[in-house]
Amino acid sequence: MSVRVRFAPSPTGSLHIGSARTALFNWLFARHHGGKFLLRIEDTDSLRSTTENTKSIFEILKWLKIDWDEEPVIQSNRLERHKEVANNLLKNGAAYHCYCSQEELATKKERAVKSGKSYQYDRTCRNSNRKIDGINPVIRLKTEYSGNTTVDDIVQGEVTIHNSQLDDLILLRSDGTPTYMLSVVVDDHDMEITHVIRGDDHLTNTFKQIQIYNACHWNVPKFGHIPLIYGPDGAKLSKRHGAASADDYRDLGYLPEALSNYILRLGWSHGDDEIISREQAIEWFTLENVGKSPSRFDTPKLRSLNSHYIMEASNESLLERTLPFIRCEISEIQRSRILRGMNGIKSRAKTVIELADLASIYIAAPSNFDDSCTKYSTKQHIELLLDVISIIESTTPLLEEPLCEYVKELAKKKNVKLIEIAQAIRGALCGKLVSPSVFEIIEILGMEESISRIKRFVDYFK
RNA sequence: GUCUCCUUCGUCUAGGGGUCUAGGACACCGCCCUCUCACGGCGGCAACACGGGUUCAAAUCCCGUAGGAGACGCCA
Repeated sequence: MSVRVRFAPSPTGSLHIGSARTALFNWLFARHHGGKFLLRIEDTDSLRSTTENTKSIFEILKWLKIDWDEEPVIQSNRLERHKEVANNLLKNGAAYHCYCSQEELATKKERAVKSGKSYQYDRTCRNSNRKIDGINPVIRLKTEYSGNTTVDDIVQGEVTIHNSQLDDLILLRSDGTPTYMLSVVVDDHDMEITHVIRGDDHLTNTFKQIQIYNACHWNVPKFGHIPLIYGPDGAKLSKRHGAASADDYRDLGYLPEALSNYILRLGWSHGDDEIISREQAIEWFTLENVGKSPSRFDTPKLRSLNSHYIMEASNESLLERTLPFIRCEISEIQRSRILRGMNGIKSRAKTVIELADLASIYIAAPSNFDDSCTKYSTKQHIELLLDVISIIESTTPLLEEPLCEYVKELAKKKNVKLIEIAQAIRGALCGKLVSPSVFEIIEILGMEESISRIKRFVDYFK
């Protein structure tokens, strides 16, 4: 039987980074086994689900290069099927109507908690077979309460619980809508899912779901529960930590290659390998290599990976990715300057935002000069800059190498260190003392623009 | 509270009884390169949660303890 897995997000927000990893693991598992990767949108919580969220989930998955086979299943379209299954269970005695009111149950629960006991539905209606007119009953499953249930989880290993831990879960609410527990089981069965790979917050749900599978006499799929991702402080990763969704990281200037490499290595490993291509990931991925312990999200490592993928990317593709982060319209000449300067800035940027920031030197003259520049604005520096202007004017073609040589000669002649001249030029060209090589910048900006920027600096500090 | 799971450098991890004076990566620190900052190169710091077993031998197996996490909804 060929592998069929699914990723089943609820469109109640943007895609959490942990969910993105679940999607990636499912996708890799499917591709590794030559199986199918399906999508199911669990939108039955109509209050919180939106089509915008669904759209953004599709988009971010595409951005991460996670593609799916077959049409996505929209869970809300399957209500009738879910009801049908619940009613069948009712008919053959595997489920029953429960008339207990929510108030009644809340009281019982409160009492249990107060006396320090764990709460479970007490099966009043199952035992009494009561029927109360004027109340819409829920449908509950008759769960097995003796013996054990064991899940042979691919990631977690064998996990066993006593059936006495389970209570008679609700299949259909009093308004006739199915619960999550029912819907997942029915959908996974109908979609012929062979392996359910999801976050380990679902591990205990699995035992309940197995009861539903058994009641329906359906085959139980294999399960793999992967650990969650936590923030640096060990708490569940959330907005509180700054960024928690894949969209957040995209907007922060991370490359999809870097993000997916990072989340792949979070909780999964292949020996000492760190940089892993998609092809290698598909070849190497197995659930057995997923660790059982939860892991913490570490932004510095993501940044390092991102810088690696920035270095690896072609200058053209980097330019395309940088453009959306540049606020203003840019001309053809600015565009070609950025492209020529890309080699110089890509090693200095860890995110695309930083790339855009560095690229600004090729877009416009500095709007102001950093305080640090004043150190290189003394009378002597100004004189040196005037000499540099002459050098620029007389260097044809205006190339980095000869320019550098001539300025070095100037430094020797004037008996100053090269750094004194270079930093003054840098301040003039960029408005700050950190940038790529100043001679490279001059070559790219050309004579006119370079001299104009230096003159502005000279005038400003004269 | 009940049930379930987890615990190797700060972080992600390698490790399947002897090859572990515990390896790699990120971060951090030093040095080199150097027109600044990066990149790159070289080097350094740094961990088997604790306590008992089993064994000739334990990071590796077993049992406790402590700490952490998750689940206990007419949410998904």
